Amino acid sequence: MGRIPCCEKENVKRGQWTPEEDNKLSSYIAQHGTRNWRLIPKNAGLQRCGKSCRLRWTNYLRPDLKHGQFSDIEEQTIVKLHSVVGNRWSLIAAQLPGRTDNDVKNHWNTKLKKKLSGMGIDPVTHKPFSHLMAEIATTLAPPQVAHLAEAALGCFKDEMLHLLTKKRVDFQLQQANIPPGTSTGTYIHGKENERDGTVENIKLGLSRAIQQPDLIPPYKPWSSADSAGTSNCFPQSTSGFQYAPLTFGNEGDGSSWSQSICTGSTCTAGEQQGQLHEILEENEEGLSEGGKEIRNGTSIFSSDSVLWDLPCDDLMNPIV
DNA sequence: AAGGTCTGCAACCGCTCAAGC
DNA sequence: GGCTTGAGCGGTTGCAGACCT
Repeated sequence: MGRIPCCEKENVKRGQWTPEEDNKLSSYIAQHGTRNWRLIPKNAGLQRCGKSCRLRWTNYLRPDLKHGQFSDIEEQTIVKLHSVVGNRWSLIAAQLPGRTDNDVKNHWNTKLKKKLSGMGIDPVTHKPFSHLMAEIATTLAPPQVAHLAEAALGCFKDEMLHLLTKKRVDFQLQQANIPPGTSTGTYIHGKENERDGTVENIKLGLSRAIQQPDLIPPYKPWSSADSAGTSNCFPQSTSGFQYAPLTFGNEGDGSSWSQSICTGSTCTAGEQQGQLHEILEENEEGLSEGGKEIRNGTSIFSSDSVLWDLPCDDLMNPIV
């Protein structure tokens, strides 16, 4: 037994909105407001589903919407909030004035996920891939560990190749005895023969990381102690395979990206994050009883809490 | 220049939840 | 308490333009 459709499927136009339709909807809402979306298309003279009208209005036509590129600050905010609340786009969008959940979701899926992957960070857990590998490795018996690098390569192949073929990489320069760090700005472009070598280097690096987890330094990717954006949270391989210092945005300028993105349970502000997770989990319990409170973004953060280095005072919609 | 592939965004779909009856 | 309806959410799809070969 499914729900009845929100509108007649016949006689309802779908697809891109025309400027004429936009005008009709905007002028109708300007006069009558947004009460009863089911009646709006009929009264506004539109052959559209009410739901479609609502989406068009909320995602595009609303006068308070901001169109165009996301700023560095906005991107930071998205990443930080995503690492706490996950794919709760409406909650994240509530902190970004003029941005919709759809905007945030699209930006995450098209840009930010790739940026994080390119930095060697798993966009789901917000931990470095190498860190995840080491965590998994410590839970496996030795015979299983032997196969982990191969499996990991399968899982993260795309991210690794993206990282190694499009972003700067030091290991080739190191093989040529050029000290790391002097290679800033050098990019290695993907060519098949280079990729083959890259894959082998990935395997080797992962294997070593897994077999010698103690080689992995305590993960403090963007701690204030080395906020110059040159921290290296990846395994120090003895094979010559080494990740370049990771920065993006304004390369190496100590931009907000390189300074303050804090990910995973081992971040320097992990305690605060843990508190936030606890608060979130408590509220998750309440969600089953309390309905949409969380979805509406009203109760996750305490007013005094700091979202890592993002003070709650900076949140556009402080969540009490 | 042409065809293929990739990317980013707008729109749609199906689901859940709350309110009203 | 159960059903219907409206609204909101996150995931997915489709398409146009950009880019690549």
